[in-house]
Amino acid sequence: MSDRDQLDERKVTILKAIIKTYLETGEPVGSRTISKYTDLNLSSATIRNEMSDLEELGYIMQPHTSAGRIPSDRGYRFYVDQIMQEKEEEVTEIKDMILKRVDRVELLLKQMAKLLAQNTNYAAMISAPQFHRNKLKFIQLSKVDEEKLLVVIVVEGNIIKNTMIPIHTELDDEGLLNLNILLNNALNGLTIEEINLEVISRMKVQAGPHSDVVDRVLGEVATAIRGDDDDLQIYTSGATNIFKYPELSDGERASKLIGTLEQKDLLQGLIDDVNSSESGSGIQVYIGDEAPVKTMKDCSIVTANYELGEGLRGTIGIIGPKRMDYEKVLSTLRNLMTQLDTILKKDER
Amino acid sequence: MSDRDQLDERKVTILKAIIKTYLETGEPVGSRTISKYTDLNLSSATIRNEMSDLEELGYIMQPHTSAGRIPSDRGYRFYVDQIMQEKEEEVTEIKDMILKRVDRVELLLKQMAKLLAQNTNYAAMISAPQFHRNKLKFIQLSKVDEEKLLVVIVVEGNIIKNTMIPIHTELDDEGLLNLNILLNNALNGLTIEEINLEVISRMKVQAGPHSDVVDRVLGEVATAIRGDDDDLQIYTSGATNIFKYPELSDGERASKLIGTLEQKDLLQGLIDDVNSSESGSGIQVYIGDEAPVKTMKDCSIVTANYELGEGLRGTIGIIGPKRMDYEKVLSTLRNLMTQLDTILKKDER
DNA sequence: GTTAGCACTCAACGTTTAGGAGTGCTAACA
DNA sequence: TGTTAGCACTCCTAAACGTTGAGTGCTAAC
Repeated sequence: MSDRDQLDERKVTILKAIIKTYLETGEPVGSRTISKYTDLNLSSATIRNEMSDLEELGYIMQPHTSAGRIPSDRGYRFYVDQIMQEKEEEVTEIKDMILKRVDRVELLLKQMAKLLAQNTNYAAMISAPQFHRNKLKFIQLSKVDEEKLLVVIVVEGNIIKNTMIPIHTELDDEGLLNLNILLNNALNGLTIEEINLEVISRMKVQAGPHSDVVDRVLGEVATAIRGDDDDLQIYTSGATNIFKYPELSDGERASKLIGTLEQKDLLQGLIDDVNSSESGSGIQVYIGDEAPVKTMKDCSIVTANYELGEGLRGTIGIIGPKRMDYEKVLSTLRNLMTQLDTILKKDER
Repeated sequence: MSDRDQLDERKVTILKAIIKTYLETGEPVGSRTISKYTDLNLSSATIRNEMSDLEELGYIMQPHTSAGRIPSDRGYRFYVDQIMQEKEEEVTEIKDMILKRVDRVELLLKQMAKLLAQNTNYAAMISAPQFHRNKLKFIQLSKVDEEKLLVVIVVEGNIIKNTMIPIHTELDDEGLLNLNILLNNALNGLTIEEINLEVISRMKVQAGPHSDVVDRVLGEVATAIRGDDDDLQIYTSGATNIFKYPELSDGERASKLIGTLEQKDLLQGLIDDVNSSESGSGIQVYIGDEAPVKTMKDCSIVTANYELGEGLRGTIGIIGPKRMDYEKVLSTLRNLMTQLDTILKKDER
């Protein structure tokens, strides 16, 4: 039975009014308030009856007898799915930011997180792109000193990774040059899946005595791309914004929440979940217990996936109280995504 | 007039007892407690007289009449300077961490911050090394595609910086090779100060048509070294530890503190101060108002400078309540520094 | 179906009360 | 002269109490 079946138009109006006022004030909403706030011209008594029904149906609840009503998780869900309509929310400044430095992704991400946190007054998180089906663009080996080789790996979207690997066998400049050419010829333009055993063994044969270097480099390419070197690239900003919302800012809760934001590995679960359940528009809303992170059960989380290049995906998330301004957050995120999209499309070649 | 002149031995004993108990309990210390805690065999009344004196001298104070005494900033200062003696505090795990990956500094730093926070139960911060008098080790230009040049700059201590610069003039592989040789010949082994106008103009002449590239590269070298691309590399950890100390964990204070930890640019002031006032042992203690960051006036901060290579310095800081366990923190830091030192010395060549 | 009316509930807040920890001071003591 | 016992006093804390007001549920009348 769908929500619409349970609720007649009047109930929807009232529910809407309750949620809207609660979003604004953060205080339980009473029947008298609704009676005045709506243009239904109903007495508070009638509203009370309706509210009683709505409570029975699970859309609203009372913090205690003789208090007004507040939305339940289900109420919020209904609001987000059925009632709400997005505003037009512009995120300016983004264009400047991006145009300035497409070449330093992690800086861009940090700034974007900050911007989002400031714009929304909630906490923001953003994960660095995970490059699954992503093409290798360029590899460069350089001899830094007699014993160390610098490996620079550039992936589509201009993500750069460096690592040092030790040199075991003799390696002169010419050999290095050949190795560079070999690696680039063999690997450039390939996705991680396309670097299969065939490609690898062919390379090793060609590399001759330096096949161990090839091995190491491939290892680095793999870890670099899988990104599983316990360096979870997740940036957060505006954690302290949660202090603006009394329902989250008592010691216990605040500590746990901020702790979660700090300890990025917990956020990874969230990101994985987003990626696995992949909704149509790419924007997803988690309300209360719906969130895959238990410490955030008193929060709502809005996530969006962004895409830098082909298969180069990351996740943005806004974390705030359940009574967050969903309209604003959703449209801010949507705006950000389209801006990102158009700008990055232009930048592609 | 020095502290020692003002305080006879008995006063010192009492002051010491007061501070020690307060550090442990966090509660104002009464005269009776001291009378029992010390082996002075004095009645509480006598202690009271002494305490009254100590208060007049500014070493302790009362939160309100008819409460026990708590140390004043001056009292803490006296404790840190004169009374305290460091424990032996081992930070294990560090060796493993460092040996594993000297090549990825920022990861190392993040982990070190985390380790410190966990070991001490306070908040930890750590700034990436600022490379002033530091030698350039290696430069590599590579053509990523037709319009972009990848610049990789390696500095002593294996700090790696990448940037992309656009290509304006025609540049074939041979030209690129020559440019690479030119840059490395001219710049390798030089400190930032040594790259003066003479060096620069000589290079430009040799670079001929590609002097614009040289220009850009030098610019990148400069910003990379100065590190003033608004990417302040300061890592923090354990911010939520402050919730363990009631005197810091009320909404207002906690919010400001965590905000400061999050907004790294405020911490920069602290680091600058540390570097400018450079104490002998390299470890410094800021108590309350002494801290150059106003938002931390209710805290104490213990900082230490670490050194990776020649002139490659960074700062570590522990932020906690004024009643922090100075002995533990100081010795933990000192232990960390010596460990770092010996391990890195070994790694040097 | 709607509404006025009324008794009832309960969090929030201010006041009061009692208790206790700790002080400062005085006077006596060694 | 330094030390100590004794005592009145202060002030925080926590519990107990009363008051207020917002809001409800229910009933009866429209």
